[in-house]
Amino acid sequence: MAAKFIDIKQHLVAQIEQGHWPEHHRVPSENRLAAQFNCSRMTARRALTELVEQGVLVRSQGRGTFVAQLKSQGSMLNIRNIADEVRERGHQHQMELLRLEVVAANTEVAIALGIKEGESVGFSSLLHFEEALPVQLEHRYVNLQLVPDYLQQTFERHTPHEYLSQQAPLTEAHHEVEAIAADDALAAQLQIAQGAPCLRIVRRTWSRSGTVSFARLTHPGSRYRLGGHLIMEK
Amino acid sequence: MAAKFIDIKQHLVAQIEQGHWPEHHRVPSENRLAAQFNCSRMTARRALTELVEQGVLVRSQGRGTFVAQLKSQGSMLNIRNIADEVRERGHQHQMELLRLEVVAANTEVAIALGIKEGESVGFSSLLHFEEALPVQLEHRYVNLQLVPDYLQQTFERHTPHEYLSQQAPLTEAHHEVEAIAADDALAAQLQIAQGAPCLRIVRRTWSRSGTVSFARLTHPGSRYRLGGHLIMEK
DNA sequence: ACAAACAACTTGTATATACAAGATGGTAAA
DNA sequence: TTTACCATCTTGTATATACAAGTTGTTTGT
Repeated sequence: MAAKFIDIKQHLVAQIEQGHWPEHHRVPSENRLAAQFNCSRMTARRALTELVEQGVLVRSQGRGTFVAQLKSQGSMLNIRNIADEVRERGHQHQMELLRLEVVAANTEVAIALGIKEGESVGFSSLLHFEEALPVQLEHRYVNLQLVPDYLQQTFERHTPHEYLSQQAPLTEAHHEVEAIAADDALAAQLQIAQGAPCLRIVRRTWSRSGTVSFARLTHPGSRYRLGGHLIMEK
Repeated sequence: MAAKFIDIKQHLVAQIEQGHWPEHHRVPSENRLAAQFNCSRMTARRALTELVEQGVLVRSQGRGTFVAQLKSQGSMLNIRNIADEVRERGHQHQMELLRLEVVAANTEVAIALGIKEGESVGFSSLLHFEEALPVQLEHRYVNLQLVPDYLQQTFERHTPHEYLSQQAPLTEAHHEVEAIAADDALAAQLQIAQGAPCLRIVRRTWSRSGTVSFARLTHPGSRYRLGGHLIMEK
């Protein structure tokens, strides 16, 4: 036998799905539901609370509980660790460490990392290979106050992303994706033609203690498709 | 003054963040927490339950409650309706309907929509403008069995995406993003140079009854950045 | 040595109750 | 008419209690 609060949830969802309760419709109060289902208010409350967490209902103190708007847009796309991605395709992943040094933060980096311009930040530049072909050029700026040992890493076994995830658990990230044309340097490194389209992902990651790193991940457009992942809710 | 269950949550999170409790560490039971914080078991329980929902803890009946594994990757990027996006920037959004007709599904479209090759599908082609500049060329194939009136629309006020969302509430979507070079036709329509990099999003959307539509959304790389949205959880 | 039973602990569900706090509408006073 | 107050409804927080049900280790009986 299912728990009582589940019965109530199902009843509420049924009303919405069958169209009896449109968006913004006011649903019965906790006390009404308790009377209706012959249960205590706390049990009715649990049903409502869980549906609020699921985004089915919205509620506000003093006013009542209402059917939520259908979440229409707001789709999500999965962005992954390139090494995992390559390995998941059954291919070999390799990295080549190009640079690993201290640099002074320019304006863009300073803003992204939330530090002062000119301060020291860790910089790494890596080329990721899928089998023998370059698939990603990774330029990364790291907040050395939060990750002081970043420059002592070798990045032979683990990617910077893997190392950082381990050091300072990431709590949030921000991505932007753009299409750019390869300039001379980029074309040479990615082994593509000058002017060829590239997919660039700009990623900022936070941990609880602050902004950890700021990375530019550049992929040859011809060899890389981003993401493809599911969305919305059930 | 903060609520009591919040104090308990903060205390628990603090232990984890400060490294006192590693992954899989067993946290105090509901009764122990209740004694420790001089509150009822249900209040301690609420703190634990909410942290379970947030993925900070895991618990199992009879055994106890434990610190969860850190959720490492799995970041998400927001993909939006272009019209909303433009309006949100405070700019004017306009559309130009280029084509709206029945076509026979080729192999790619048939697979994407889950129908037979050669079957009739709705096809629309629209150009979206931000102020006076093209920002998106939308090519869309629609499953006419699910949305029979698609071709009777005018798409003057509402975008195809808005119309479809209204007709058949979307339950899921799948996206892929790639960088491509503009060919002659694309360059002309988007008013960019031939060979210029473009960001292309391939989107499939489902409703409960099946695959609704398959769209190719192509943006000039110079005028468009995708998404930029937050991730993981707080 | 083995298995069954049990005790002790855990989380899960449910009830009854109390008061706090936000929202709303009506009523009475200015 | 406008303002102030109040009753009443809502959700939010908290407590005390009870029993169900899963897990684990110990004890007991064979």
